Amino acid sequence: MTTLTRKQREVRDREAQILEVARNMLLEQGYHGLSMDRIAEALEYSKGTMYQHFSCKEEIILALVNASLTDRLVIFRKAASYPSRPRERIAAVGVGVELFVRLYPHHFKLEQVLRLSSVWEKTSPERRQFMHHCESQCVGCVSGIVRDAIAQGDLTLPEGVTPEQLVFGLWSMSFGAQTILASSTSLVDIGIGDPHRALAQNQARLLDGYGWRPLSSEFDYEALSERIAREYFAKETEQAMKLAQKANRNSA
Amino acid sequence: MTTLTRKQREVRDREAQILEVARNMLLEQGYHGLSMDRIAEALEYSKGTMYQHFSCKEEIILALVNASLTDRLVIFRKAASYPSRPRERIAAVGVGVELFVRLYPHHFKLEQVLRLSSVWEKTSPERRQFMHHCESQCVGCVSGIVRDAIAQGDLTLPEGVTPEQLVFGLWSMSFGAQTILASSTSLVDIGIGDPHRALAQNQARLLDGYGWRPLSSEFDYEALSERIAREYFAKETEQAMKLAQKANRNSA
DNA sequence: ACCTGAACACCGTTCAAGT
DNA sequence: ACCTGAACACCGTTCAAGT
Repeated sequence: MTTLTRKQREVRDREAQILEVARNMLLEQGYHGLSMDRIAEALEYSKGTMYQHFSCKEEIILALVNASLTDRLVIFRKAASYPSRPRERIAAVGVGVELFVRLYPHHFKLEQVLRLSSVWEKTSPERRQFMHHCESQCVGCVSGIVRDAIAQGDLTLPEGVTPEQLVFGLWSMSFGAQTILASSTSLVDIGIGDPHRALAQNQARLLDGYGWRPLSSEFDYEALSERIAREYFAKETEQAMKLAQKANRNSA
Repeated sequence: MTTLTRKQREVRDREAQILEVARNMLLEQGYHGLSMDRIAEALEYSKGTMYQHFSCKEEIILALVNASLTDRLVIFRKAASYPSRPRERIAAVGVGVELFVRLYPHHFKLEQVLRLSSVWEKTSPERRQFMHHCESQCVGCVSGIVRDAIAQGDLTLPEGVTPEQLVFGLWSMSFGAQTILASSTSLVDIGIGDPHRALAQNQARLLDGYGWRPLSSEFDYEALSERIAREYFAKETEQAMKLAQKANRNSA
């Protein structure tokens, strides 16, 4: 009979179960702690059954990344729709990224693993394509804002510079900062007390460097970002707060 | 007697042999291709002997990172000593980083692996400290240039912004761009034809955003960077060219 | 048709036995 | 004192045998 109830559980989406267990394992024990053996054990499935859902371990990792990227795209689209001047919409994207990082603390760890060539090369073209789709949609969101700014006269790009290059600048800075932040090297040592704030300010200075108006000297983007988080992303901010409280309780 | 000649080889620094084999394995076959078994086999040592030099696999990775970071520090120091105005010295650091990436193509792959928490946590405090020393020296090189710029009046940082925060901006953008570049996701897809050039321009715009003079609109930093590579870093540039030719021959 | 778990080929790491 | 390789506990993956 215990077999029966277990079978009933199995019927309900097993794939989601596998992904959830895998996500928690990665979050709590890192890449080395994530193993097919232990996922199967935790879910009381045989190892063989895992391979009916995912052809290899790396596919699970990519599936998890795709799941969070899908949610990230929703956030990006909402941010890009913030009804204001283009540079304020970019600030909204920045707020969105920070919320995403706080809501999906496992995502950057997963992306680090996925970017190892030996992991990436084992993934299937189908899932890779889905990931590229999400990524190019996110880039498209932001480059769309850049184009709007140009159309409205807030920004004039120098000859030879494409909107995508500017997006690459924002992306690489954000990605680099988040990766440095997620990995163990302490930033406090070298004198960065509030890395999120430092990132936001550096991003703003990059846009200033391209002459995107209103410049950060003409407008208080820090206050705007706080307002966007509190009002426009109220639901997401509240969720992030709850998650932080739970994490605090666990560590205490 | 064959045993004797092998022993003679063993006497000469075995540690360096292990590191060289490991570096090539990682470069050619990725993280999954790097194993204690295969290093021992390639060098005709027993597995046990490996553990007299390195207490675990992760220590080899960190030792490799420390070796390339040591060389990177030499490049940073040379770049920071470029006899010119501070912003031109920053450009020299940019050239240095690009040369480093080309001369040590394995470094960013290694750093990606090392930043996985499950890898980092297994490393020894001694080697970690060495790595932190190299990193903070590199940061110190660049923040020293920032301070010189402030002292000479080329740059005025806004209140509450430290030189380290600016360095963090350059660092995160560079690190993010290199990591995105080193991993498989194609940048060409999203319209970045020459990522190194895009990075250099974005870095320049970040400095422009902080008002660091001469601005990129007032000075041709691209031409300067080419000259620095050709003249100031002549030896390193030549080495990088040779390496690129060898890589081309291997792939052809 | 689906699930199982033994089996295989590999890992990293240890350590008793050799020299 | 140093080196060896068998042994151990774990991997990811496969597949013949069951239901």
